[in-house]
Amino acid sequence: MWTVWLWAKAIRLLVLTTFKPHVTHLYNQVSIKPGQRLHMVNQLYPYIVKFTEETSTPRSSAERIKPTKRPHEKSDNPANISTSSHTDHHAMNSGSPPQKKTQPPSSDKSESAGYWSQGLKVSMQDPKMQVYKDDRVVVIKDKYPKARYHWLVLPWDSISSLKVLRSEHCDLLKHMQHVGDRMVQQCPDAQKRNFRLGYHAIPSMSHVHMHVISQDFDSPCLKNKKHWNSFTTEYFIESQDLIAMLEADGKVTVKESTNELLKLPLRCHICRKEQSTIPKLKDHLSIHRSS
DNA sequence: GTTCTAGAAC
DNA sequence: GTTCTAGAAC
Repeated sequence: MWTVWLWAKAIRLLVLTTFKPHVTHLYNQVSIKPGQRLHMVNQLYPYIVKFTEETSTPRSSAERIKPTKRPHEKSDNPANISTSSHTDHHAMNSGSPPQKKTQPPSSDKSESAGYWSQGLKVSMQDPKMQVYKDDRVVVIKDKYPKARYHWLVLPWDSISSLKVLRSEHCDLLKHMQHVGDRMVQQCPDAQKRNFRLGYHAIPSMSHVHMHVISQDFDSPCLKNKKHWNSFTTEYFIESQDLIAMLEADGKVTVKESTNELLKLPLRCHICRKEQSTIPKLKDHLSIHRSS
């Protein structure tokens, strides 16, 4: 027997206006047996659907419901119960804007924290996301491109991070770079556009991935200092440098101060002129594009 | 990785 | 008043 929890904003409104605002009422519970189908027919509101397998000793309501709160929501106000819907950041079509999707929230906090960081593993397996694949690697469009052209090259092999890379991975990394170069070559305006191929020193997303990114940085998804500095400081490790490091040392080492690079002042990657804000930086970049 | 928003900066 | 960022939550 499986238990399904449905959570919708509509229910919250009903609860807050009709009942005592107790979190238990935020959920509709449906029990289904193996083989039964669950049809979601109300598409008016974002739902969170949670599946739990029933055990012989069902947990109490208090145990199974753990309300979460957003930074702006005060825990001492019973009306401030989270209604945020979850977004699957990476399981999507590469060409269309992100859409709200249902996502099973975990009952375990440590498990749910970082769920998003596994998004690439989902995206790389999605045929709609794949723009190239062979027996060793797959290429997908970055879901939130930071430039006109921004692809990710990922190995099929599960390699969690740069930390686990060893000399034996060099061939694979060279192949990833080769595939990245081919992506650039097939780009219609590759001639007039600079590209860089490389890795974030401390990536947020799990599963090693190489960025192939045009250097125009002309994208609405580039929004903050962290975005900018992750591609324009030493936080971005060129593919060839990474391979050279691996061949020389047998492993990849990242300085302890690397995270500080993300806090550096905004500096144009072309003329090195410092800019005070992201909007001013973007205006400045447009000058380079037109010249 | 993104979203959201309080509060800093202007 | 508006713009923009930093940091927490996810």
